[in-house]
Order: sequence, then structure tokens, then C-alpha cells
Amino acid sequence: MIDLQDLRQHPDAYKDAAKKKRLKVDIDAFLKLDEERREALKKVENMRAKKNEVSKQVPQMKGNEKKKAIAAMKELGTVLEGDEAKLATTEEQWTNMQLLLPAIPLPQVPVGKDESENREAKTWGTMPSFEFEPKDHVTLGEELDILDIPRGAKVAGARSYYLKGDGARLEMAVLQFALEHLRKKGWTQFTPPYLATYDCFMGTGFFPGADQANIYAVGEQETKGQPVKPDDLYLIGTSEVTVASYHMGETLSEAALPKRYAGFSPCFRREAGTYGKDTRGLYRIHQFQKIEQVVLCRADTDEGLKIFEEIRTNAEEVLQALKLPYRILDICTGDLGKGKLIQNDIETWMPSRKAYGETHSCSYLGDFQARRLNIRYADADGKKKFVHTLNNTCIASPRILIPILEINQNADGSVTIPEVLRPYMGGQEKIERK
RNA sequence: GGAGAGGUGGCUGAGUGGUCGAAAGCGCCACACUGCUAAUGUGGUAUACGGUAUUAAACCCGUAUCGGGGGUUCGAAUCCCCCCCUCUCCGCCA
Repeated sequence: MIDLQDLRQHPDAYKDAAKKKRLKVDIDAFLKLDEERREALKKVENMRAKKNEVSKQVPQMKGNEKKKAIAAMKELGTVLEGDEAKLATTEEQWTNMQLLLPAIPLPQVPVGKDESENREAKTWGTMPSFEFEPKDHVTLGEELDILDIPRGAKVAGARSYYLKGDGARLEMAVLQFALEHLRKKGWTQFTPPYLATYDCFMGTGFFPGADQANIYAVGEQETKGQPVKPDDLYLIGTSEVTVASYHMGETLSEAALPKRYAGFSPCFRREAGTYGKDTRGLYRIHQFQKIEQVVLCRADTDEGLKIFEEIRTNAEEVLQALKLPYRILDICTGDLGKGKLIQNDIETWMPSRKAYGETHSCSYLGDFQARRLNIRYADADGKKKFVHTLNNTCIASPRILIPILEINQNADGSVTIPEVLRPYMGGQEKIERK
């Protein structure tokens, strides 16, 4: 959601944003609707004012005068009812459209048409070279008996899997390592709800829109691609949804900001519309576990950008500790979500893909989510402002297991456990065939 | 799952059809008073949207809001219906 005052004053900036973000939203049509809404609202409010005024006088009236007044108000009520219905229709359209309006990207965001025009900003680490024919994580995992995809499919369909034995332990280790990394920096850890209401998904910007197709709905009305009732529950695709919604509807004190929250949760994604894409292995699956960084800060872009760097660095530190080569992408406008001001993705090298694969996504959303979630703070003058929100992956598994397993594999088919994870695996150094 | 009780401003809590956006107290703010603090006195103290704009704010006016939605009525915090949440007891369960 955006500031409508600002939109009315600078419509061109939003038209430009929509164009750069390649969004099919008609700003002029919205402004017209906005005008209509205000007209209709004025009309209805004036009628209500009249009604309220007369109703206030009715008790003092007597006899004929009273009868007349009541009859007149009854008549006015009928007219008002019709106008209210019209207003409601306009307002509904207005709200729906408002939810699709874009935030304006920051000037430093590269302009581009789609993901092909994202810019590599940095690379870190050295590519592995093998003196043997390296295996991919699926082969490694099956041979080591730490991963079972066929049985996953048997039980839950395609894109499902079992992590088993040392595989399951490795996942827990990497998650715990990441959590500990944030804890040392003073972050607050959360186990949030994994189910949430429509409002949380709307508030964080996932609903309505294309992202909605990726969310599982839970309730009496199963999805089948159709939207479910607004009061039904949905499975989170990231703990961002429920961690950012933690302060929904609240006014925080400025002194308490920034809030640095580490959310841990399983994540569920339907992956609708990705048929045939990334079908092998653990890259694109329906369920995974993630440590997510969520920050609420003051409405100050300089501060927001500092925290943007901070949370990206946190993720980089985790990858560096794991000794995984990665690169950072400046996401271009055409690949930038409607609510985002700026975004960096981190892609980690995955030998079997002979490419970098996305493992982290770092976003600064300004007050876009805060407006939808109604999260504010009172500044020094007591003025209420919307907070700014940011989020970034800290670690997501099992996708991160792909490079961990593939890069650390040995000629004998064993996998060397990254040193930093060993304390979480009882000091174990290798995963070997039993 | 069964039975019952509730949900009112920042907080406690009154209010069962009309000068109720809401008593009173607490808290908070301003001013006054006092040697400082405390105490006391007086006044003030919700939010959103619209009027509102070609710097912005304040003021003012209007509308809406007493868990959410709908209904009855000229008029609803108050009456009716549905839903959500909280508490107590019983049952069940990791």
C-alpha cells in the first residue's frame, strides 16, 4: 500500500514505477476511481449528516411535526441506501486496485526488463575443482542414504522428499548454526505460527496478486486454484508473513526500534506454474525450513539502507563460514516485486547446475508492508509514522544442502562436514556410507 | 467437542433505544500554586477518512468507529442474527 496523498501529488512517479516494474496497473484509472470514491463519499456523508441532525431533534418534536420528520427521514433513508450501495461498490474496486499499486524503486536500482537484466554486484569464494567425476546431491544423498526422494513422492507427491539420518542431522546443524549467528548479534528468535489469516498475507504483500498462487490454503474450502474465504487460514511460504505481522495494528515506541527478529519455520509453497521447472532434487520443493531475518525500523531511508546492508552481510557471513562461493545480484526494476524499494539476491554456486542458484533474497520495503499491516511508531514529537520493514533469508534448507553436499564431496563418495557445523553434529567430520 | 461468563478509550470500569465518542477513577499533557520533590487546583487528553487545495501543519466542519460482519429502527454501545477472540468448568490430546 502506498501513500495516496503522495500518489495524488506525484502521479507520474508512480506511473514510472509501474512501467519500470512491468506491472499492469493503470494509475490513471485508479486516480479516476479515487475521484469517484471521494465524490460518492461526500454525497453519502452529507446525507448522513442531515439524517443525524434531524434524528437528534426528533425526541423534542411532538405530534404532526414529529410524524413528518420521521416520514422524511424514512424517505431519505431509502435514497441513502442506494447511494451507500454505490459507494460500497466503488470502494471495493478502489481497495482492490489500491493493493496493486507499486512502491517506487530507489534510484540506485538498475532499470531492466526482467531477471535477465539483474546485475552481478559481487562474487565471493573460489569455485571447487574436482580430480574425479563429481556427483550431484541426489546421487550423493541416495548413496549415503541421507536423502530419499522416491519415498517422498510416494507419500506426498512430486517435489517431496525425506531427509534421513545424517541428512536430517545436517539440516538441523545448518539451521542451528544460522540461528546462533544471529543470536550472537542480539537478534530475537521466533517460532511463529505456520498458519495465518488472509490479513497477514495481504499485510505482507503476498495477497492479492501472482504470489497468491504459491500459497496453500487450509480450511473447508480447498483451493483448486480458487481463492478461499477471507477468514480461512493459509500455510506460510516464509516466516516473514507471521513475524512481520507480529506487531500488526500496533504503535511502537521509537526507542524500541529497530526490531531485529529471526523467524524459524517450515515454509510451504505450491509451486504452481512451475511444472517441469527444476524438477530434479532438492532445488524446488513444496516444503523447506528457513531462518528468516525480519527488521522493523524507523521511517528513514538512510537507516533502512544501512540495515539492508546489515542483513545482507549477515547472510554473507553464514555462507562464508560455510565456505560456499556465492554472488550478489542487484535485482533490476523488472524483477522487483510491487512493494519493494530495492532487492539483492544471493546465489550460491551449485556444481551440478553448473550455475549459481538463488539461496537468499534481501528486500527493503519502506512503509509498504507497514501501511497494510498498520504498524506505526510515535517519533520524538509524538507524531505517528509507519515503520519501515526489511527481510532477508539467513539460511534455507534443504536448498543450501545442494552446494554443501556437492562442494564438500570426496572421491570415495563421502562428504566432509563444514567445520562450523561439526559442533552441532557431535563433532562428526564426515558423512560416510554405512 | 459440551456447559457457562465475557469483549466498551492508554488502563480499570459505568452505561439496556435519543444532547453517548461515551460517566468516574487511574495514567498522560499544559497551566497555576508551593523552597525542590511530592501533594493540590484548573483545563485538556482516541483513531481513520473526507471537506483540503497548486509548501506543509494547526484550527474548524462532517462521517465512521464501543471485538468483526449483517439486520430491526427516524435514531443502536444498548434489541435481533452470524462469526471471531478471551476466561471458567467438563471431555479429549502431544
